[in-house]
Amino acid sequence: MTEINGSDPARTIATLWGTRQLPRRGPKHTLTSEQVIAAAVEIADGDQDLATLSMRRVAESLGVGTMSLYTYIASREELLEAMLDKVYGEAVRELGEPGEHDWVDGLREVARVNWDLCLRHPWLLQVFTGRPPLGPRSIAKYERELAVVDGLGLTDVEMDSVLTLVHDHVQGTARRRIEADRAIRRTGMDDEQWWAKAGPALAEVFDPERFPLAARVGQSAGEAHNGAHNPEHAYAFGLARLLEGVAALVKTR
Amino acid sequence: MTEINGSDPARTIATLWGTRQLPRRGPKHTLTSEQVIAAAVEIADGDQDLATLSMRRVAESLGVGTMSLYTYIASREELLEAMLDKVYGEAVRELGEPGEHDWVDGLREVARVNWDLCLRHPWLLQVFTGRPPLGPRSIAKYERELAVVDGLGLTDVEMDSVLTLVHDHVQGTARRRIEADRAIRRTGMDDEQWWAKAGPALAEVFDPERFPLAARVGQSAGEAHNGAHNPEHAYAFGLARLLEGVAALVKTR
DNA sequence: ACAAACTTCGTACGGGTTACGGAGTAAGTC
DNA sequence: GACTTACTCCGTAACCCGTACGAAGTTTGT
Repeated sequence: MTEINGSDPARTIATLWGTRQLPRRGPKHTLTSEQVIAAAVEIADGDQDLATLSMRRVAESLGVGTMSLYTYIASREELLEAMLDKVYGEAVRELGEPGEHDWVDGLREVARVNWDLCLRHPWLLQVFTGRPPLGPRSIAKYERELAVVDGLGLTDVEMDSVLTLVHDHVQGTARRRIEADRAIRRTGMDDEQWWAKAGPALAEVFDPERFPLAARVGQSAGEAHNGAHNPEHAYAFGLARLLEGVAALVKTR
Repeated sequence: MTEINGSDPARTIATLWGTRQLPRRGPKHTLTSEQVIAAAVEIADGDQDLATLSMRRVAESLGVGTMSLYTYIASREELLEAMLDKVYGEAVRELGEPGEHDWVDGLREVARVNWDLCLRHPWLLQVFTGRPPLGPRSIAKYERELAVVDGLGLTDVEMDSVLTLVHDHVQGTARRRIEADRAIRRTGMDDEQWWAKAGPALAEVFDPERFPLAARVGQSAGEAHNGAHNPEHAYAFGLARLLEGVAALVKTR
């Protein structure tokens, strides 16, 4: 009666909510799943990347054999989902109790908290979330965020859609910001050094007459912020537009 | 005088623009970089995933040894960037000549074309883009998209920001859509089967009184579209809001 | 004719996840 | 108190990955 696939939603849910009862028999456990998850988060935060988070390294940091981890966690994938849920707890705490602001400021706060969370744990956006995360803190976060758009006359589906819209914007801009940082670390070149190499090479093949707008706007954007794109600016600009769009909808109710 | 890091922007640009002159001496080449790139795209399209795209498989599909690929391409990373640029060509073709629509319909078209592109090549969103892609088709796409928001009285930086906003929205919703599909493939369970397992387990730990909004909205959203989230709906809803927000900005000019 | 430059590709290194099974340990049972 | 059973821990190994290195063979320039 083995699971065909490693992913057993019921087992994962039990792990996330802490209701998986550990076996009574056998040697004492030297660890808990919480310890494994915490160690993994620490490593991922340090690396700012998931790619280099291996089971071996997690085990080493805890002073156990690699395979011992699988006593506490079903698979690497389940571990990642648990890590996600753990750090979502930070967002829940930061958001605190609802009801102080109007909804616009509320959404601004939601955006800000999610942005900060992404930058604090850049690996977060690399976690595969093909299925909705059903951990306690993921749900608590959703609950708290829904409170911001409750009572505006929106339908349930619209409430969900508005939050999705804000999340996508934050994640999109945060992703750009994070990947830019990663590019610097991985290549060992900052933007200036990189352009010093890419610029001349591009100049040899790029014809400004064929791409007049790209040439002009690319240059302007590059000068305004230093670097090709400025994610912080994209974040603020986009959020402003987006809130105006939502306001227009709310006004019709 | 070796490159410290595998990534040499100048070499990559030459590969992308086809200006890298192949050596005259030595045996005849059995391949071209275009062939390697095309083979890789074909495999990635088939898998709908980058994770399983290995150099070995690309080589096998071309009937050559793995290491022979490195004659035509500097690294896997450069290959990915070239693949990106190749499929961006499709978007350029689909967008055609500018100037038929007003800017709102223009942006709608930009969004639609990018959405279609993402769904046709789901691996696209997995390509690391820490640095701006500087291939000929990437730039052509940017040029064509800029034309949509040119002449509205926006500053250069604003024009760029508006496009970024649209792109982020499309990519965010497309990503959700793609990851949902991948979840089905990877677990071998469709949403219904998955909920049949997750639902009861969640019911055991989830207290609707603690999370009233999440319970209500989650159910409504799940019933409205079937499945927890409906990316198509999120796409259309978000785009509508976002265009209204941009319209408000344009009106001030 | 010969040297130089080049392509091809087998091998190997260091990395990854995780299946399997043996050894040791603690709880339940009689 | 002894035995069975269920469990943890973890070494080993199977099977992936990207790519550095260098030997062998091929073509060009001189």
